[in-house]
Amino acid sequence: MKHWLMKTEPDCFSVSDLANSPNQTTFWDGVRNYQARNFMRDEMKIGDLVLVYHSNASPPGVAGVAKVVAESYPDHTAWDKNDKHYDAKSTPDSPRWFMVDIQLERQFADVIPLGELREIKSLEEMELLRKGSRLSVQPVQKKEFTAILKEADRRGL
DNA sequence: GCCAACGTTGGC
DNA sequence: GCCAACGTTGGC
Repeated sequence: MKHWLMKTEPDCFSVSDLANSPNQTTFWDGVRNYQARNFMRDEMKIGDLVLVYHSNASPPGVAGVAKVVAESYPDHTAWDKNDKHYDAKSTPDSPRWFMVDIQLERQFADVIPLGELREIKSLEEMELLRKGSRLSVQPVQKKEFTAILKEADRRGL
């Protein structure tokens, strides 16, 4: 089983929105970056665990945990001219963008702020914390995932 | 709102 | 294939 982190802007879609979704499940549409797409399309498997990260928030941080419940399939929002992430180069015959379904596992009572993550020694090499890191779907080491859950428990979240 | 870092586009 | 210009991300 692999571990991942996926970013979302809570003004657009937050962990609370996931909690209020039918079956607490959603399709992760709108990813328009090839590296992030490849992780979803090629490597994310049912049962993988996902840290849900709130970006462009105050504070930014990890807001909960979800699990993959459907492996990748074409992101149909790319075909919708009215969608913010419309891409004329993606078609039903030749889809360019893919998504997975995730289901909420655990919503933290508060986000674990980015600044606190930076204080945790075992997260020193985490992709999220690298300068200039923008990848919206990224692999997480098991030890990093464990350390973050441990921090959530320590905080009683 | 600012701006550094990054990814993509497109002319050559 | 190079690289300048541009658009986006995301912390602050």
